[in-house]
Formats: sequence, structure tokens, C-alpha cells
Amino acid sequence: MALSNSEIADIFNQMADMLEIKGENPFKVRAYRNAARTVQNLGKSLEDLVESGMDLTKLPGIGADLSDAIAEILKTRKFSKLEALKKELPPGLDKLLSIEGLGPKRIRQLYDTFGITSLEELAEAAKSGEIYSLKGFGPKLVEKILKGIQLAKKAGRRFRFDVAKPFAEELKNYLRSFEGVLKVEVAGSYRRRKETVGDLDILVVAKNWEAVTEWFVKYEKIKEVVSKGPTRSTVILRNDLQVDLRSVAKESYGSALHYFTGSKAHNIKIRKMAIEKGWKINEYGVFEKEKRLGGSTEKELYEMLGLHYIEPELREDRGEIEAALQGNLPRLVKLNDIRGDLHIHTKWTDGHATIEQMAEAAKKRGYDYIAVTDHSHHLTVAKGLDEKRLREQMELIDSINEELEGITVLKGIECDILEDGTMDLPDSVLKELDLVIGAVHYKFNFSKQEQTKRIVKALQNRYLNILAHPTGRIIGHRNAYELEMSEIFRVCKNEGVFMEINAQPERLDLNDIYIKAAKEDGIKFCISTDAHDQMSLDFMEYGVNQARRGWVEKEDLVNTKSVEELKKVLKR
DNA sequence: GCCGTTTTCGGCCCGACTGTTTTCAGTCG
Repeated sequence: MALSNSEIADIFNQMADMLEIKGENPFKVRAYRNAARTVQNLGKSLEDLVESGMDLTKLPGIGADLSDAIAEILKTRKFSKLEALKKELPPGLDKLLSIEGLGPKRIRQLYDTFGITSLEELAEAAKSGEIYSLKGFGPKLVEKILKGIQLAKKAGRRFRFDVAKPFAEELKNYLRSFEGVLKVEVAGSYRRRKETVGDLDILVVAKNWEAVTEWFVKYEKIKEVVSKGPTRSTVILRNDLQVDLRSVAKESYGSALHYFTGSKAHNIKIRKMAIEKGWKINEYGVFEKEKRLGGSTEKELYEMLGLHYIEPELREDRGEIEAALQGNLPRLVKLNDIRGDLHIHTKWTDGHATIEQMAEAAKKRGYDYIAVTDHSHHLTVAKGLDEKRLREQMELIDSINEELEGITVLKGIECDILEDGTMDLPDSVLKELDLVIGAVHYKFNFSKQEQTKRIVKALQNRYLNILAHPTGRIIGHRNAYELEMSEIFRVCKNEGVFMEINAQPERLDLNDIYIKAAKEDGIKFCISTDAHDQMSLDFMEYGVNQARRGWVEKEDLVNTKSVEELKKVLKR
């Protein structure tokens, strides 16, 4: 079987690392990184695109050479240029790039002089002191490298958004409490609401910058101050989360916020547009030569370039700049557009609250409806419902609805999709429910073909309304199972099945890239919390974040509809 | 290696901080 998009992106990134260490043209290096990003963000498998005869050079950052490279990699699972480079330079060298303070130049120096190719050899050279004979290697740098080697063992760690959030909010309040601080905003991938963040980028506007920096580094949860300058400082918190603080003057706030929000790819494109107009954009504003033209707000910055305002969640260079030019930006869904939660568990299976308690909690959040969707009996660990217990629950819900005011409880099930693609409960009971969610809870390791066939068969069941957590991934723990996503999208569209955007912060499944691709294929979605208790209803926020990153508008969702409209679209 | 309402060649985002230097290279975001 051919390689997946992310495996191909890995090859291009490896290629970029190796070329960088070799000292190749930095723009060639960038070209490989850009191509890797394009491939990673695609949402459709390159294998399918190539098979359908698409001209890959139509993709941004892919030219004739890289198009051939992709064809070669798909065919042979290898890239001959990378293999050739590995013969020239040992493949372990790219691992050294993860060490803070070590870039391509120094790694090359270490390799050429001492033949260092691994963390172990590097540590040895540093400890023995021979490393000092190299130009530019002083005691501070060596200390940093030694520390970096320790850290490398747990490197690459990113924090889930929901894990980072309390730290971000607390730091924001801490900084706001300092006298003279006018504005504080957490920028970076946090502001773009990415599912994971590598660090927190905090921007402040204050009367006295220096004093704010001093106040910042005194924050009690700081383990280490990495750097400290007048406008920029970096610290590590006790949980290893890195926080960068940057301060700017009030008139630069918009440009600085834009710059520090990113993404990098988005910023580069914006700056290029400015260059075409003979201007320069940096974190202080928009300039013509030395003259400052503007940039005190993000809106102003965009308008100067002839663009509509672009929401932070869209700033990934996935077409948002082109859409902003044409005035075609999506009107992104907002949390208060959501009128109900369609995936909820109760004490009947593995939930912790009663149906009434969940309904009351949902009503407090302003919802018009919820769907009770407990597990079906195949999921024995969750005390899944068989037909008999499900019918009892349906009767109970009828009577609860008679009592309840201001909220409707819909009768549903999260029905297991069995390994042959049949449903875990008979059609005779499924058809009596208001909605049926289909979910895969076992046999994650099927081949791509088997898994796709299994789910396609389930989607063709005329009573299935929603495909739950469609790829099964758990962030940082379990990869998505192998699926022909474009085939799944096609069948969902044909059969009128909605795709769930599961709002559990460790799931967020579908992810942003697939959401956007599915939307382009005409799929409708629901954002659901999969709540097992009242508090978890608040996960809706994370689902909305992910949906917004996938360009979802209110009209793309079914749980923004009134209960009457919803019931209509649930009839297949 | 990519890309083109100035270009098929000659560009490719921009600045801060550190450490080791005597004016700046390397790294980072």
C-alpha cells in the first residue's frame, strides 16, 4: 500500500533537515518545508488524487520536481534524493536539530570535526570539553546543549488546548493585575484555537515595558527563565510549558497581535502582499520606507491590503487570504448558534447523571434540545443497552418530555458498527428512534479497505443519521484508523448521513483539515460533546473551535436548527 | 525548488536575543 500524506510530508521535512545541514540553498530548504505543509494540510489522500489523474503542480508549493517526487514516493515508498543524501550525511544528524541552541551550521561543525551523529556522542564531546575547541562554542552554549540533550528525550511535546487553557487564563489575569498594563492577549496557536499548542505567546501593551517583564518572570509557576530582553522574554513553567512574553507600544498592538498570532505561513503570505505594494510589514506596523502608514488594529492591517478581516482560526494559509480578497470568507459558527447537543450518555450506560439531570444542565446552557444516545449492548464494558432496555428508556423519555418545560429530549442511541458493517441493534428498533449515531469502538486495526468497507456498509443503513468520531483518533494516544476518507465523504453525502465533530478535547474528531475537505464535498455536520456528565456539556466550546478551524458556518450544522427543522432533516 | 497584472531569471518575511565576539553569526519564532 502507498504511503499516507503525513508520511510523505515527513519525507519532505527530513529532506529539508538534511539539505539544511548540508548547507544547501535555504530557499530550496524552504520549498521542501512548504511542500510538506501543503501535503499535510490536504485533507484528501495524495494517492487518490494521483489515481484520479490530478495535476499535482496545481497545488501550492508543488512544482514539476516535487510532483515527480510524490509520484516516485507513492510508487516506491522511497525518495531517491533523500536516500542519496543519507549516503552523504548520516541520517541521525537531523535528530540533533531538536536540541535548543543547535542549528544546521553548528551540527555540521560538530560532524565535520568530531564525526558526531547522535545525542550520546554529542553529550560525550560536551562533557570531555573537546567541544570548546570549536569556534563559537563557549561555556554557556555547552551548558545549554547539555540541558537540551536531557530535554530531547521528552521533546516534541505539545499541550492539548484544554490543558493549556487554565495556564493561559491564569497568566493573563496575573499580567492584567500589574499596574500600567493596558492590554493582554494570548496570541499564537492558542488564539488560532489549534487542538494542541507548543507554547503560549502572550502579548502585552503597558506603560512601562521593563517593569512588566520583571513582574512576568516573578510568576510563581515559573521553573526557569530562558531569556529576558526589553521587548521579549521566554520562560518555562513547572509543567514544561514554554511561555513567550512580548511587549509593544499601543500603536503597534494590531500589527504585533497579527504577527504573534500567525500562522507563520499566513504571515509570510501577508508580508509578500505588502512587498508587492512597496510596503513592509513587521510587528510594529505597516511601513513605506521609514514612514509608518498604519497597523494599530488587525482590521486596519487587513484593509490596507484590500482584505476583509480574517478570523484567527482561519489563519493557516489554507485559502483564507484568497477568500478574503474575493470577499468569500465563511461566516464562522459561534458557540451561541448551537441549540442542542446530540450525543449524550446517562447512567443507563456509562454516564454519571440521569436523563433529567442532563436535560436540566443543557437547559441552563440555553439549549432547546438534547439527544440521549447511550451505548448499544455490544459495548459490554459500558453496560450497553439491548433492545429491551432501550425500549424501556424510550418510554421513560416520553414521560420525561411530558414533565419537562423549555427543552426537548430526543430518543437516540450510539449504536456500535459491528466488524461486518452491520448495526448492533435491529432496524425494527432503530426506526423508532429520533436519531441513530453509528460508532466504531473495536477492530481499529483493520486494513484501509476493510475499515472503509465496514463503515460504508453502516452508512448505507437507512436509519443511521450521524457517524460518531469518524476517525477514532485520541490525541497523543491513538492514531486515526486507516480510512479512504474521500469515499466516506462521498457515501455520507449520497446517503444524507451527518458527520460528527466530537468535542471531547482529546478526540476533536473530525479534525480541522478533514472538516474543511468534507465541507467542500457538501457534507453537513453536528458538533456533539459525547458528555458523560453535566460539566462535560461545556466541551461544546472545543468542538466549535475545531469547526471554525474547518471553515464551518451555522448553515453547515444540524444542531443549529430548531427542534422541528432538526426532526425533518433526521428523516432519511 | 517554487513562482510570475513588472519577471521564465532572480527573487524568496522580518526582527529579537544570546553568546561569543570586538562588529556579528547563529538560532529562534
